[in-house]
Amino acid sequence: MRKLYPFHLIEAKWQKTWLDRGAFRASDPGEPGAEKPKYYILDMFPYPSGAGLHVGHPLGYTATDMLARYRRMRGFNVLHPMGWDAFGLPAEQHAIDTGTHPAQTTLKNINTFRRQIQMLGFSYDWNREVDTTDPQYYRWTQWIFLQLFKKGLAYEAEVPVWWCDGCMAVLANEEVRADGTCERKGHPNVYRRPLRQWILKITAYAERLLQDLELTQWPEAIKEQQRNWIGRSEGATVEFRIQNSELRIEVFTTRPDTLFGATYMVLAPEHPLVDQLTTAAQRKTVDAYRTASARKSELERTDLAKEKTGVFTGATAINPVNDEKIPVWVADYVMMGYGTGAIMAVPAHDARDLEFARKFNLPVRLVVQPPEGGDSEGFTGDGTAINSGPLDGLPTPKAKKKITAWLADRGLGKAAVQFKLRDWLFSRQRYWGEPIPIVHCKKCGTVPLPESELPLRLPEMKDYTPAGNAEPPLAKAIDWVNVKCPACGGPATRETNTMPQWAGSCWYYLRFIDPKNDSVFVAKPKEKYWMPVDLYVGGAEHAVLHLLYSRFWHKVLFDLGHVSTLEPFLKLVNQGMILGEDGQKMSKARGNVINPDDVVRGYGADAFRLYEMFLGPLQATKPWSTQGVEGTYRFLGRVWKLFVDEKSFEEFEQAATDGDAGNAFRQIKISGSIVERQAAGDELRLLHKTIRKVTLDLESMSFNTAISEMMIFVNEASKWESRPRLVLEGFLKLLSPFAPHLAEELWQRLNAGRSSLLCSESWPAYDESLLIETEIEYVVQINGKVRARILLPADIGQAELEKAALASEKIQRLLEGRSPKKVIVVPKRLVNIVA
RNA sequence: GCCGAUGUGGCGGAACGGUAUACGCUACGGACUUAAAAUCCGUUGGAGGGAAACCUCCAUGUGGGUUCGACUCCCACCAUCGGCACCA
Repeated sequence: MRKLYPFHLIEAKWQKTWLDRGAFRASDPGEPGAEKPKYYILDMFPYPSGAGLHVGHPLGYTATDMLARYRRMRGFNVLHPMGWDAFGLPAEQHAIDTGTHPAQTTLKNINTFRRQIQMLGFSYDWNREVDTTDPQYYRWTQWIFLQLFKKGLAYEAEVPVWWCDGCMAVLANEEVRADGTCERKGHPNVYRRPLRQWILKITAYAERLLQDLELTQWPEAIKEQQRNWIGRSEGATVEFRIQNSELRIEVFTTRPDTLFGATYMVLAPEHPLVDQLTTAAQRKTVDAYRTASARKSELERTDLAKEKTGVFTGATAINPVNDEKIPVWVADYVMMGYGTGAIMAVPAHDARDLEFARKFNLPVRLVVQPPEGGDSEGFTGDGTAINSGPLDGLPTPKAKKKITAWLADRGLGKAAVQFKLRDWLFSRQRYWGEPIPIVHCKKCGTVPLPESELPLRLPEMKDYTPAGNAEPPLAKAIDWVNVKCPACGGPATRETNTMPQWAGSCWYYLRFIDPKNDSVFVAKPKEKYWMPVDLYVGGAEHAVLHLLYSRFWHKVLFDLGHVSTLEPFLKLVNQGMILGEDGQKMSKARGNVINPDDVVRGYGADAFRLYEMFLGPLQATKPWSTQGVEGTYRFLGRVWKLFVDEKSFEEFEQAATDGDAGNAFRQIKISGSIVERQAAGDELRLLHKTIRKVTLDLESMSFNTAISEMMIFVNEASKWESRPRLVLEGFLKLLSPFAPHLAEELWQRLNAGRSSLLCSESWPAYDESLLIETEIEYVVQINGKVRARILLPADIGQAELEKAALASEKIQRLLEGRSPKKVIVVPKRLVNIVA
């Protein structure tokens, strides 16, 4: 197929030139260029999968590249790096299947990704590339782990963890889907089993992770998701005595004001007190129930459609507010993992308790009067306390306060805050992850590796299969496992768990600042200069986990004095998804995957970039259309035609088919229609209108409308018989962030011999005074409906405008002599006649 | 169930409370061509009227409201998508 312009030659040429000339190197403090204001613009770095890039990946990368190029032209010192989040299961799975070392697979995949990303002309500073699997990188991941450990934020515990039969590995809570399958591969058999695990105390930061969301400029939706995940609730803990026993049951409730309505209690099946409370008569029933629920998958336990189950323990508790005797039940609708694992049940004002009470015929006592009358039973909102002794008549918030104070005075309870957020299960029984730098010694216990021994490298292995008894593969590397205890020198063993994939991505944005430093993970002056990340762009699928984990690490590093900002990412934008042409999610199975290589081969990187952004708002999910790419490609073809002498281009094409492309390419001439002359008023107005729109749209990340405005410019300018050089030059600057290769090529040709790069030119300013039109088409409405359009001078006075509108022939006819009740005049726009 | 987002032509989408449908795609017509492709020019929300320039009415998920004027603001509802889900 004939190419509209020789993008293949142009793109290769400029990619090489930019790289050779270090056009996108960010200047560190002390270097020339660092006196400029800094701007740190970051993409979520990819996991380099074997499948290579698909068109969804570059969506965010294209947006950030356009902004990075724009910021540079605006005089910023821009840090725009790229790297690889390269630990992960697929490479390890591949190793198990084929014996290929995961590092080899990873290297190969990284090379593919890098090539594909580079062919799109992104302005990354490749000197700063990082790879989380590089020992020089994970050395510092391990170092940060040691800081967490020393601060008491990393601990070991024997905990029931999610075990996936398919992955032969433990999963984090967050990796188990609600339907009980694993998030990674969709394996069905995920169940709990107790195992020794490393856990990070993220809950210690729950409050700050919640509060400091206020410091960020993130989409409200993402903040809300994090808030929900952290799940802070205020309430009280209350202690219930057990009749004829010294035992106490502590519950957490957000509604202490309903204490008078508590008609029974429920313990989670795993609650430690169940054994001691259960009476001899009930023991058999209770034990059977507990065994049954232990076998249940979370899916079965949390299935809302399912009927509530439970059994009576035989024990009786005493309600501290009225000494009433209430039965204690065991039921699996109460979770051991939240609050105290025990509740007071107030069936009148809690849907779950009500359902349970109805099923087991437990009493329901109304203690809250809804504000607007209505059904009291099942009412869960705020109202007025009734049947509650001293609380009667108090509105819910006051009743909560009063009863909480009352309980606190008597030592029966106190105000409390609970979070849904759980501690972070940090170990994995896998090979391809960062080794946890810990040694287990019989004498000294858990001993951190001295920092001088980092990185603790992964041992070479032949067999990557997990032992299957939950022993990680590293346990098989006997020589590696057996070490001397760093503390006492006695025999000891290394930790064989590795870190989860999240670890490396928790802090990579800091390493980009100082990627080659081998004495510290990031030098303080550099960190202070570059942080925070000004703009972070990535997929919404990381709304909670990655963003929460890295915020957590960042805060720990802040507390230890290693970083200077409370939050890592100032502004966050989530790019949408690109669907296949059929409107379905792209997947191999559906066969609707678009490969960027094919698109670039057919239309060039510039058309690809432009199309990705022209498709619609960055945040939206939208379907791919190859015909749409042709649209932006044609646009670039028109730009080429605007600048280039057609005859010499045809000669080039002829020569290219004869095999002398290189020389003929150089012979392509600039169009004779481009002349050195003063621009006329309407030419200047068009240029400045375009500058204005493109500038404002880049600021608001409205790439699609910026591109549409440039299309309007080209459509107009193509009609000009002679084209003032300066106007076209101004346009090239605007085009530069969007279609950088073509713009750079035309820039060079427009001023033959010029050696400066367009991408380091300064962004053009627009002059408002040039935008003023002399004449405006005013709209005349009658009762809000457009009835006429009249052309009038732009500087017409309001009174004159009104007069002209009323005088217009058509309006006169439509008014039929009625006199207007009111006339609204909007300067420069319209006149609305109310008749 | 709860939280969040989104509903505008055949399609992707534009529109500070002020000319709805910019820009692009598709489709159709024309030019160029032996022909096709590519390219260029024109038409393209719907309905009706007119020989024509044009004119009239209806349309931004549905129903109300505020306003001289609503895609935009308010209330209720419907649909689709995403997230969470017995969190006491």
